[in-house]
Amino acid sequence: MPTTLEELSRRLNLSKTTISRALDGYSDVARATRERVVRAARELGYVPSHAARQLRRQRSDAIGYILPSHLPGFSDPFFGEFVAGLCDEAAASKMHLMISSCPPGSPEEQSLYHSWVVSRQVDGIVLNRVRLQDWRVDFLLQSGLPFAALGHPPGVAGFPCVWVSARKALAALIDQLAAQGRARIAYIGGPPDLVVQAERLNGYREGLARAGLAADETLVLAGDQSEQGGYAAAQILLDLPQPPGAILNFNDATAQGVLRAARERGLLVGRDLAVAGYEGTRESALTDPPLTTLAQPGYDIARRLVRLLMRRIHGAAPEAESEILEARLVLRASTGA
Amino acid sequence: MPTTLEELSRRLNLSKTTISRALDGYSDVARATRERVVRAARELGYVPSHAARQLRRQRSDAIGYILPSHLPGFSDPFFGEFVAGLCDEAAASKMHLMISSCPPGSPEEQSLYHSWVVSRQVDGIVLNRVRLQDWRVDFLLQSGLPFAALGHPPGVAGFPCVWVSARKALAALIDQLAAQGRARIAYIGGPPDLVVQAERLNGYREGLARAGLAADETLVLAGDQSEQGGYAAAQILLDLPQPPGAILNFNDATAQGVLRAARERGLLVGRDLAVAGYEGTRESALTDPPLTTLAQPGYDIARRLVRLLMRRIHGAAPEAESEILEARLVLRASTGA
DNA sequence: CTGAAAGCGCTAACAC
DNA sequence: GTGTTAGCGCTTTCAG
Repeated sequence: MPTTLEELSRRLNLSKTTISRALDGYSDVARATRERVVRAARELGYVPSHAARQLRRQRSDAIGYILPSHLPGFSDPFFGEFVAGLCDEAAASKMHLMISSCPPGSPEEQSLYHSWVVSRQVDGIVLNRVRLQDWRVDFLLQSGLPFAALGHPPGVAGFPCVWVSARKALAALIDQLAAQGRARIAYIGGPPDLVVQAERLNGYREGLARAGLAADETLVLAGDQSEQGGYAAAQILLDLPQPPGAILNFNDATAQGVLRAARERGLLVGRDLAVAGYEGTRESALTDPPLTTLAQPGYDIARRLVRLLMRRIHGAAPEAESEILEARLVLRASTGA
Repeated sequence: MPTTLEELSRRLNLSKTTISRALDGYSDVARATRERVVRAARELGYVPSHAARQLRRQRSDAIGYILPSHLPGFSDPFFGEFVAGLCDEAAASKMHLMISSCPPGSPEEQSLYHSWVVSRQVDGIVLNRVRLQDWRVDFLLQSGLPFAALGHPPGVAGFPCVWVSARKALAALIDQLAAQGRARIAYIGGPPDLVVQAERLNGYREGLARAGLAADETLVLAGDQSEQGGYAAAQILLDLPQPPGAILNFNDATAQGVLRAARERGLLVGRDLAVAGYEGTRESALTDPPLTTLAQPGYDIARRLVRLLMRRIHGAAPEAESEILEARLVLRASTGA
């Protein structure tokens, strides 16, 4: 049985009140008393009951993150970095981190968010992969629970965001491909309901326009952020009467699928075909050939999200205070670097 | 403000007791009453307060995992898979998952485990990277909190384990390397305090003996499970007057460092030098050349650990009930497949 | 500076 | 079948 305040109180002949205040560092406790209390607490290994404290204070000192997992076993390499960042920053903020997983848009997702919110199991939530019509955002806004989101444009929203802009990097990449004489540049996107998918697609179109290249809608396909999806889409593109000279992708996994399709056809990637990914996970440096990618640092982003969230939890202004990062263009051999 | 039992009770003119029991599915509640209660609860979006329930029932319905992170930002690809497995299986068991991170062996680690245990914030803990002298094991055993461990030999211990044996796979690999005429086989290990490091090193030595190869202690080096550590150790090995013809490694990251060192020297891996990793993460298939590895499925292992832990939490016998898996030898070009 | 008392929201004995 | 009662362990007025 863990030591309770009650027990300390008997041992020290002090009221629970005094002990509680001594341990919480209130100033209205005699120096000597405080020291006595602190020592006894340490000796008995006293740690306040999380549940009791939570019940009384009506907060949990925990933040939550629900991983959108498309399949059980789904493990995006970005996720590892992201969670590591959440862990480290939560620990630095002396918060607990609760994690769960469920398929995006599923009924489980609804009940999970709902129960976390109304049972006040977490003081705030980190959201990522925000969708165009995302009930989670409406629900959280209306519930009043603090949250911070990755993959939602900052501004009007009323909640803090981290937003990674790919415009500049995409434009630079497309310019470079155009300079190599590649006029037909394809794009294999992600799930169409993701906000970032729309953003990246726009970046792609803008980049083409800026570079004076014609937009050809047959060169725009939807992937599913998996290697398999990239492979399947690449087959279609490479079977075209006029196949593209470059394929941009929603993420690195998709690009890996493209590499496989190209390899199977004996195409030399970097020369016959340029391929680029997005994310910049460790894997992107390992592919054959190494993958040009638009890097977005998952670990760092996660830490920023937690910091923004913490400010909100501690009552920061309701105006959204957001951070905008630029995706960093990493040129490697897959685009003929 | 979330709805409370009190409120439901007033609305329905029923006691809190009855409502509580109706919702928890006790049998001694009239059918009609139950339906009335359930409907009202749904309409008002009632969810029991986690804190209150936890305080009263003296359990948290949560399991914990503390990631041993050597550096902030540390992100092992194995970790992503592992956490995804913990998430999915915890969700399937209707448990919450609490995650934190801290450097192994640090004072923070002690206070973190201590506070989780005595404040009963979690009903059980998943442990990995068990060390030879691991105070966590002693502490948890003595505290009586259920836990399950990866990387500890099962048996006498008194707690459930998942243990991945590398003996057979290592022996098979060494036989094959020997058959290629590679007599000098090196091993770059992991942190010497890890139980699995000792196991893998033994497997290596046994494999050499079985294959009739001489053991040469100058060929055994310590890495630190990082790419950099592998690179540094490989430099030493390749500078030897009689450099090895094969280098086995503690994990895939270490092996990646070896590949880099070999590449820099113009060695053709697979022919001039055989290299093998351990873990079998996605990355191992992407290296140049693709890495022969001893695969240990992180996602699956994590799910097993949670299942073992759940049985223990639900009062399974104190005798350890463990699972032993075999690492699977995945032959790829880095050993000349 | 310290203590008494109330109560956070729930569950589990124990009556009726 | 249902209600009454008594806490779980803590923090927080409010008095002294």
